Amino acid sequence: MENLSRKERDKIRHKKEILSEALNLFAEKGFHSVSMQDIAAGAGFGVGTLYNFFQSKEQLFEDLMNDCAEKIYQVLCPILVGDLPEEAKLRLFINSHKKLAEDNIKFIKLYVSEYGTLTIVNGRSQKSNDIKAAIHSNLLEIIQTGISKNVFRQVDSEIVVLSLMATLQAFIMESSKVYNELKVRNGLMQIEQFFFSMLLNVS
Amino acid sequence: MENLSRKERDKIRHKKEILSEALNLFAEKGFHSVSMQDIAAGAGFGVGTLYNFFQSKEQLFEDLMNDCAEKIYQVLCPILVGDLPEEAKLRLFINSHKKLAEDNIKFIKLYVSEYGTLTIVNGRSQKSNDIKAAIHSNLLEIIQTGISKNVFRQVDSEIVVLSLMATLQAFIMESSKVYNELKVRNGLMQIEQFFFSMLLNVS
DNA sequence: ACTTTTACTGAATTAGTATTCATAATATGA
DNA sequence: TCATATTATGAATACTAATTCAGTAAAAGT
Repeated sequence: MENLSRKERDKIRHKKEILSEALNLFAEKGFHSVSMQDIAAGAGFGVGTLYNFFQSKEQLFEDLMNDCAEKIYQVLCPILVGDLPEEAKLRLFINSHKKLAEDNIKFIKLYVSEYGTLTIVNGRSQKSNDIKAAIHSNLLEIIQTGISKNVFRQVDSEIVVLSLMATLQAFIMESSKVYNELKVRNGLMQIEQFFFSMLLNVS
Repeated sequence: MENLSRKERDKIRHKKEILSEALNLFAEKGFHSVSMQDIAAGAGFGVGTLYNFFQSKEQLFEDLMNDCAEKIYQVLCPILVGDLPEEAKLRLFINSHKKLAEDNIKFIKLYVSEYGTLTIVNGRSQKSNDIKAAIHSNLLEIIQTGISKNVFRQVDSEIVVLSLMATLQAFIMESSKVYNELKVRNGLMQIEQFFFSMLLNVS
């Protein structure tokens, strides 16, 4: 990172500026209502410059999605693959969505508005799809392990994972309309409580 | 209905044919990847004809959404406003999604792909938004009444409704990829069981 | 039969915007 | 300082697709 020339660092910064402006505009208006002219003007570059960084508008969009998906992955995956007990992992997973909601509202808006849902694998961006699939399969394994260890009840793990992901997504979408820290923390607590009341074995 | 001239009935049929083809194409490719030419060709009319029925492509799309939303409303709302006990209403509501999945896969695909989610009020079509809001508020009331009657536990009703709607939506989306009657019935049963294990007071 | 009305048609118009590319500005290193 | 390389520019181009409209066809009325 530090052994790059000023020029190279500038280039990276410029690319980031363009992506950042693109995210703002796409999240606000959607892919098709934002022109390359809009992005260029917003970022303070000429249109031609965008094409020095991205092959096409489509490519720019995909790079943006990959970027954002990567950030989300960095938050969620370490939790799921760590070696905490299943119950703790799941609680942490749910509550880490507070950080996601804070940092990635724009991306989440964009993602859901362009792709429909975070729970289904069907987007344009390969990386996003991979990440969703990874989270899905990690969650599934956690639930199944929990069941086999008798920490969790005998539930249909597929449905639980589907429901949890869908609920968190809908909640974050809802929160992203008007962000309110207290409400988010509280809502996630309710979601946690709610899922565990269903999952936990009465001991 | 029956006291219309042949011509009038033809016109209505033609409109339906156009909407039906539009639904097929939009569901498959999304709004922006389908041209009026495509729809016209698919329905066997000239492009100009579409403009005798619809003011614009945007208007055609909205009419289509309203149409479909109305159908869904006709399935779900009678259940929620009937005078069954809360528990029965909720069980019926969940399981009636089987019929929805069967009849409206294309619409649901389209709707979710264009609007992001069924749980959030934010679409282009006023009617769809009204319907979602109506379902949401009916569900909310059912849960709250159930709680006050001590049939349901003290839960956060907002979160339960959010989660239920999100779960059902995600499940139907998932099912719409490859429809399988048994899987749908089974999944809905799991969802029912899952939500009631959380909701019902141990009596 | 013929006049009028209604419905359909699709080539032509129009509008918007993604992309290109010749040129200008700037940075680098000799 | 100057030659070279890199990066930025935005008017011009090319393309896509929504919309129009003058003309055709069919049906209804007389």
